[in-house]
Amino acid sequence: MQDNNNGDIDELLAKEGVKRTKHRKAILEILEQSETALTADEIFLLLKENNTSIWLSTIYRTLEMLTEREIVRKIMIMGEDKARYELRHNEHKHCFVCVTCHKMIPLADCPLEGFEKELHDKMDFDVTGHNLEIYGYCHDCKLRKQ
Amino acid sequence: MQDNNNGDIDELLAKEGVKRTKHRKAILEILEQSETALTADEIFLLLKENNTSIWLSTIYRTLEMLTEREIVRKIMIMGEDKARYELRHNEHKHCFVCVTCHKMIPLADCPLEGFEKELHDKMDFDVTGHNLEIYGYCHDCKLRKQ
DNA sequence: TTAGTTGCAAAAGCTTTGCAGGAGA
DNA sequence: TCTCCTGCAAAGCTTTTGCAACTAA
Repeated sequence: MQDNNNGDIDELLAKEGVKRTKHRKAILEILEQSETALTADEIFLLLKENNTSIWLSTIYRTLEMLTEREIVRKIMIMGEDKARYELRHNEHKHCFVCVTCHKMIPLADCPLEGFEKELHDKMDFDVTGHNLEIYGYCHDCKLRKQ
Repeated sequence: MQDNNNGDIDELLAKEGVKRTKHRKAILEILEQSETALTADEIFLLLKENNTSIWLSTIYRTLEMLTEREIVRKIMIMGEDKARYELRHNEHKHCFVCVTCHKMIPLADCPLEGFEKELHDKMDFDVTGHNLEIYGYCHDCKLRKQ
């Protein structure tokens, strides 16, 4: 854990005008360090590993607050029955989900910028975002399948 | 209801080797007639209006069966806590969802064909599908907002 | 006849809510 | 101090499951 992150997180919470509690910092740190979007339960287990005592309801309330403030993005993955949450970093990302092993692989580009502009011009929609998730067989599962 | 649809639905179920029950036909007809993806509950209410007596569990079981056979697509919409189902017609479609009035507007094109081919070539993924949903303010809500 | 479906009830699992006590500003 | 958060318990909702009765083939 770098002081850097802690500082950023403190600033972020202060800027939002909410209290800087240890739970909120812990949740944001977990999200900061994660490569992929996490479920509330996964965050719960990771915090437990860190010997942080917390309740799921607190995690849900925190994630809801962060989602409303657009600090976190809530997504749903094909075939899963629970929500995942990820930090809305500066960079905009999507992922590939393997239908067999459920691995989530981050993708480099977002192919939608031009398309959104087109929608704005042609349909007069004020686009604020999108959900995109590509699924199929990853390299490994593709080999195993054959 | 055209005989046409009934015939198609009968053929479809026969081809899949499942029993052609009145409930399955009714659910497929509802989906056929719907412009947008429906929740299990919405299907339930529509069937009730048609004086069809059915249980939600039957609807879920039918939708699951149809999803597995790739006749139906299961999607999740931003900010909703339940699944929606739509017929996988010949044409592949996406929709725009208004964050204010929750109207779902079908879009003409899918901007992802080239991107998926690229993923296949560069990352060696065997892409089988994707979820895409664009959200923002629709024309009407955009005016109201200003 | 018999295998596949459905009615019905109950449970499962994720998420939300209420309230009192506790911690940040 | 006072407002905002969290612990804890319980409920809410969608979805799944089990089993007996039923029905299409």
